[in-house]
Amino acid sequence: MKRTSYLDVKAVILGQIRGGALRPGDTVPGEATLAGKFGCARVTVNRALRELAEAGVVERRRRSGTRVLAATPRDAELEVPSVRAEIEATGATYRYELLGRRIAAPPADIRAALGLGAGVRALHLRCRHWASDTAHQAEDRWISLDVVPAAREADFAAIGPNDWLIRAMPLSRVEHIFSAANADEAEAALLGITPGDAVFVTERRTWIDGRAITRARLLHPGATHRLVARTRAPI
Amino acid sequence: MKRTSYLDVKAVILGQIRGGALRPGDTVPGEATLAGKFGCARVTVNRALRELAEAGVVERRRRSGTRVLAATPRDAELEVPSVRAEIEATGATYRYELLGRRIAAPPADIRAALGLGAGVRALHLRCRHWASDTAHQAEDRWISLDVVPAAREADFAAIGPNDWLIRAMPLSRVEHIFSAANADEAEAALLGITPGDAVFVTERRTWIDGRAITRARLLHPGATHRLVARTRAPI
DNA sequence: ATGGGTAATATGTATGTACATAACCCGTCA
DNA sequence: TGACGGGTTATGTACATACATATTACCCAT
Repeated sequence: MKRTSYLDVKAVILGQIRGGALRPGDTVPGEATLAGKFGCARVTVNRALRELAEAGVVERRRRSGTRVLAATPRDAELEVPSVRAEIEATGATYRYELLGRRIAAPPADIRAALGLGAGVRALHLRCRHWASDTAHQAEDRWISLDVVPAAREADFAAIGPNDWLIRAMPLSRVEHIFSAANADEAEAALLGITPGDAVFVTERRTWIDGRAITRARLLHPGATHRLVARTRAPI
Repeated sequence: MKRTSYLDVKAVILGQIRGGALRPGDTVPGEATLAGKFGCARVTVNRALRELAEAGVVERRRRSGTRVLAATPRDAELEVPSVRAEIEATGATYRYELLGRRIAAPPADIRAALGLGAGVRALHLRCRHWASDTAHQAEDRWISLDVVPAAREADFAAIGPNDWLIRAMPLSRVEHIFSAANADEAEAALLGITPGDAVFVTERRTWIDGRAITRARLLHPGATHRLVARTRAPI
């Protein structure tokens, strides 16, 4: 006699939701009831429902029970590949170029983004990433030397700031903001496109333990760049 | 005597990774060992490590054990708000407009995207979404009538196709592809911008049970549109 | 009626035990 | 040499039980 897995329970409940037997707003039977129906332990049902809740399919509240949520595919998973991986995945050769390095007082918007006081200096890097011999990304980055003093000594001609930071700072929180813009003269020159051409803009901020590490503005030629996100599978 | 929670275990392991005691590539002690150290049951450690694996912090393999992954913030969570929610969040008034509706044989790229055979007809909708009196999104959508025959009868003048589909088809899989482009004449007219202005493009495909339901191309004026993604917090 | 205290209830989690399963090790046999 | 097959080991999961906790319902006193 095969024992019922939490996956079985999950699949049945999901099937009932997909099939219309359980509609958004409906209350799913209690754990004890389901355990009886499936002939399994309550903990097994608990895990099934807990995972459905994590996937955003149902909502659970103590004492009230479990309810089916509206089918809003509101959360998608976004793969954020490193530039290098993204380029090498296409078969092109990755090359990195440091265009500028200075320590200076950042402008107000950067100060705000990094939570720096007035007059505090930070590391400013400008780089370019090549896919074979076409420019793939122009990078304009500020790094807070308060949080990452080691960045002052790092050799950013040899290694890209993103790769360096990943190695230096484990497990941080990241925010990405994506938008579209028209390239200005300087940006077009960097990317080898015509001024006015559409560029795909990524603004990325990174924190560790609540302290902002870095803020990068990444430009990609709009004609080629694609960003893909998918909903997490509920099962 | 408080019993040790799986959250305690999770927090300690995470702390060791953040603090550098456990570095990427290192092997985390086995469940049994940790259970001994923490004075708790192995199942408790199991849940802690399982959730760290789901968060992408560690990698687990039978027989080999648990290893710390490189701190690649490769997965971010993307909130995909409905157009209406997105607009109303800014305080603007949402208005929806149906510009065109026809049933026709879709072009080859749409046929491929929806997995339709040659000659199969589908529903083609063109719509516009307003934030107060500025155009916020132009929508060009194809819906497979094979998969959603009810769409033939739906009144898309009264309700937007996305809202209608969410109500009609629960729990589907969604793919988003984002890019930047220059608006052509027609697109600029729809969005009330100048031809050549950057637009933020979302291409969205939706499936149910592996069958493609719909494919939409959504255009937003690049000057204003922002898309935000954040990494999931590991704890 | 009303506010507050209390019991009832569904979910949340810890434990000890048992068995399942994947993957690697290593010895055997062709 | 190499294919095959058991033994070993760490993770994966099921179960019965017990207790924890949030939240609602209800009752009682004012």
